[in-house]
Amino acid sequence: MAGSFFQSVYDVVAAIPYGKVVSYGDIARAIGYPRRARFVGFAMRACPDHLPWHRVVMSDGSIAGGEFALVREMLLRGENVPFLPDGRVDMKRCRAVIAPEIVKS
DNA sequence: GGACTGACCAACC
DNA sequence: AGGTTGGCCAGTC
Repeated sequence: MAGSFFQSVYDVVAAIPYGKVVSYGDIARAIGYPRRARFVGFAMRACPDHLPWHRVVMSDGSIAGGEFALVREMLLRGENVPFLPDGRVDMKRCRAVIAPEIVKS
């Protein structure tokens, strides 16, 4: 279903487990679009639903979203997500593995 | 209806 | 090792 690129993104984001995070590029690649990382963020900016968009960070662990970045960091800390002294998310330990069944063609 | 923009990422210099 | 550019597509003006 969901023939839209956005829909696939929402589906994956909504499936991110508690205490885990994924990067924009990871989602894009997981759904079969290696270069569409920009639109993954674009979909988040639209803030369509009550998705755990705070679990979506950059590939290096940095949090994007401008002013909302601080809010997202707090939410992640509230989910026991380990942070690095640099103020970035420790993706080394929190990188969620996206299952193929989550991505419904 | 056309053009610009945009929560990014990876490659290239 | 760090900075800049290209690329991609949907939404907004």
